Amino acid sequence: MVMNTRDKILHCIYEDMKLNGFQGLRPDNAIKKIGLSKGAMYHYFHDKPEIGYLIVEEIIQPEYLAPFIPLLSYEGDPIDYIQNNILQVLKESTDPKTLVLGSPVFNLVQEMAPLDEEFRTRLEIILETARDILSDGIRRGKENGTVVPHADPIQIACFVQSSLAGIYTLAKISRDINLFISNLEMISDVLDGFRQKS
Amino acid sequence: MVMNTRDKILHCIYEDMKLNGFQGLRPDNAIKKIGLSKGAMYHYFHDKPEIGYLIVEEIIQPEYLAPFIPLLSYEGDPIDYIQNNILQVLKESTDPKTLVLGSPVFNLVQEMAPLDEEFRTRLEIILETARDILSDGIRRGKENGTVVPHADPIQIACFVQSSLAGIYTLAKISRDINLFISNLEMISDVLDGFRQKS
DNA sequence: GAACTTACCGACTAACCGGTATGTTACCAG
DNA sequence: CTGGTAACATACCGGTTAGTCGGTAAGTTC
Repeated sequence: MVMNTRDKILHCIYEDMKLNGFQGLRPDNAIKKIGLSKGAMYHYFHDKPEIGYLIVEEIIQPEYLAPFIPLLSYEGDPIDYIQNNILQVLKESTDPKTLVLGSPVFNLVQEMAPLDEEFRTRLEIILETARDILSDGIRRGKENGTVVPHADPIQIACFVQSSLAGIYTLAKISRDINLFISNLEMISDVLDGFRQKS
Repeated sequence: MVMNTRDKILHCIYEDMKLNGFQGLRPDNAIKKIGLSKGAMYHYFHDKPEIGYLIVEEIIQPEYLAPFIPLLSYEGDPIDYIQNNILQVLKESTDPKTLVLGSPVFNLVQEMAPLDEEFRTRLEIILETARDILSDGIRRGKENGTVVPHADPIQIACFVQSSLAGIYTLAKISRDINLFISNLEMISDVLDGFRQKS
């Protein structure tokens, strides 16, 4: 991937942010790693918060939403999709190292939502979008008969999202990948309960 | 509650920590509010990390574990206990203001677990204890016939804890108390699925 | 090739923060 | 009354950090 200097700086600082959070992030220190100086950074960006907002919009948002997007046009059983393309993928792609770092979205929510309204609204949009995609998927599942009629799409969407958030939190502390997997399976089991028996 | 200066300092800094996290905490600034100075603080404590560890041990741990302890000697249906004495109490005691601040335990986990091993182990003990109490309760529920035999106590305990963690994370961003309540009810519903029909 | 712009460097500054050193006061023991 | 100590206050220090600013080299335009 060829990248201009601006985007290189953004991605480089994003990497630092994944490790240290936003407040712990030292932009100057981070961009040294790609052979650029503070001057370059302040040439492209106004200040530190602006960099944070842009990272959320340009990097974190598309990255987080990517696995949800295909559900928008998915015709089959939404529970299948969630289990196979979200939970299962998460399970397979997660190694102990990324586990302790958690999810960039939820980390930022945790750190910045109460402190900075600009961060909060941007992160809220991301999570709201994901929830909308999930609940809309469940709703269509009810329509095409793959999901039981009494299922509440919004509640299920919230459940999935909140469970994922919780799993990341616990993974940070227990560092036990089995606990992580067991929790993912529990979500899967709960979702099975909303399948329409044919 | 009458308190000596040492404990006053600890509680005062704890309040600041709830707002700003540990890294964002400014001890000097915090204790000004109770009319004490930096000198007093360093008279009672060695450094900032030590204060953090002591807050975890002396304030956060008992506060977080309090609702779980009675389950240790609870003879009835553990699912009843969890629903009525943990989830329900949480639901009733939570106002929008405390909602955005989240749970002190999970906040600290999120912020400090990857950065400071001393914090991590102390927080791990707290969450492990709560999980043990929960899973032991479920196990006894299986024994006395209130919980279905196929229930996995540890998995259910993890599920409850991780769900609670997730709920707090989402509450931080959506600030919608209804989403919080709906999520609590979802946990309740899932737990209902493990009741032994009599 | 002159005028101008873009991209970047790196020294510097002002503020802040954790921690220390040096008091000062109040009380208590002998 | 005196020496000692616990309980603080306050001035200060060293390091760090976000952000500024003057400069420069390499294009770009006309």
